[in-house]
Amino acid sequence: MLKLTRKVEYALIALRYMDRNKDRRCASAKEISDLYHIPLSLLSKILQTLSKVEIIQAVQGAHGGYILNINPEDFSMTELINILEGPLGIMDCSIDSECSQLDTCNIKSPITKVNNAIINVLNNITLADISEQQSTGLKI
Amino acid sequence: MLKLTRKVEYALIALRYMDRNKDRRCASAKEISDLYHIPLSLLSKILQTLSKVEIIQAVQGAHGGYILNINPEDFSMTELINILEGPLGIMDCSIDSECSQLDTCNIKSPITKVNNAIINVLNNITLADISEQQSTGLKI
DNA sequence: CATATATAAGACTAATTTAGTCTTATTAAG
DNA sequence: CTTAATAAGACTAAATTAGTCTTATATATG
Repeated sequence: MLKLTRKVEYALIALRYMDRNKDRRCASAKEISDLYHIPLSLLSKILQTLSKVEIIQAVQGAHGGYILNINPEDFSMTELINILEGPLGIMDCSIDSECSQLDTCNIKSPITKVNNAIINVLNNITLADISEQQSTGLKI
Repeated sequence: MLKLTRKVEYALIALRYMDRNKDRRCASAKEISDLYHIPLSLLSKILQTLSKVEIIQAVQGAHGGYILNINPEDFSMTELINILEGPLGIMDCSIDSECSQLDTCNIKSPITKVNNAIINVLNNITLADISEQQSTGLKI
């Protein structure tokens, strides 16, 4: 519970890699998949999604790959999550108002505040923050 | 993703109800289950768990039920989540260090900071906060 | 132009987690 | 003794997440 999905995790790993390698022409899905042990098909689909909304730019054909197309400082975790998983809500009623509780629920309003607080945290974390920091056992 | 489980949701509903009714002797699982349309067996198990760690106190036999056994101001969302779901981590590596990435992961350290920020939000939300606020369509 | 290496797209399956049910035992009030 | 509660745990169902497989298209390079 309250877990990020692998999709988001893999996207962060790939985006960080691209950011750190922006001097090079482009980074292929295969290259990232090999380096970080991510299933290629899965990573491909994630990168295709990011490419469709122009977070990264695809370069087709041999020697192709992807190039970062946003400023890391301006791209928040919330945006990434929205692109890959849809709107962020800690309970169903935080997103749509469908709820088996009908109108008996006694916690909707406080839960909404918790949800907003979490979204606020994620709004304030950008790809630059993810990219910047040193990780233990770092390869790139 | 990043969702609270029903267990936590039902626990909050029940705890809020008990808090708002602490003048009465005790509240039974059946009563809460009926009022909020929560499956009885499921709610029972949740309340048993909370009773084992003495967040609530069980009163057995006919006319039995549960009584709140903590000060709502001192009981945080983090504690509740820990009791019902175990330690809170937005990625597996936020909890234990088991990770298919081995030592190639490039985002562990920043993700840990995100995790801490979220835990911090939940630390600062107590049952009193949940209980206090008015909900729309409120019954009790 | 043939080949190798990329992305694009989507159907499909497997694995895991979450939600809910069912059964049996125990406790205490009336 | 009967009724209404909690206690405990095995079991099943549903939903979500993760991953695979297949086919098509694009392009650099020899």
